[in-house]
Amino acid sequence: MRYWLIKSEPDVYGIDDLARDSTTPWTGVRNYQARNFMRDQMKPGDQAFYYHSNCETPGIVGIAEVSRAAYPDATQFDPRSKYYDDKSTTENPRWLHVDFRFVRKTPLISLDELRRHQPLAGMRVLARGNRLSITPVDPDEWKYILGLMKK
DNA sequence: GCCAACGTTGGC
DNA sequence: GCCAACGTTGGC
Repeated sequence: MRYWLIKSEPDVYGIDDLARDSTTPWTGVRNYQARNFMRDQMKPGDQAFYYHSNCETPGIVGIAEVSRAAYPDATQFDPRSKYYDDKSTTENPRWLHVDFRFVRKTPLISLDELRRHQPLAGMRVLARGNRLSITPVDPDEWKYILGLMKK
């Protein structure tokens, strides 16, 4: 089982939206690295920190888990979708995604706070200029952050 | 709203 | 296959 961090803008689809919907298809990912993580590594049961980006206080706000392994993203075939990709075909779909299930909300662990902890210094999401919307989290980092949430 | 950092595109 | 131009991300 693996651990992840997934970013989402609360104005677009935040943790409360996931809590309301219970599960959601993680569509619209148009970055090859992020797609490859979903396609090649994510398995049902994998756990993910839910991270709010592009907002007043960016940071981790909850936990989700993979509820379905990767399958083709329907939005790439819809000409009216902003995620439409005219180079993708149903025979050979370019974009895949998993489904996520809501697990729970957590106390906010802000980006600022994450940066303050030496054991988390290697986290991909903290790397300078990082823009990847899906990044792996080490088990040790996962445990450490869970510990921060209990304080 | 600014802008640095980064990924992608496309001309050559 | 290089790389300049462009578009997007996301913290601030």
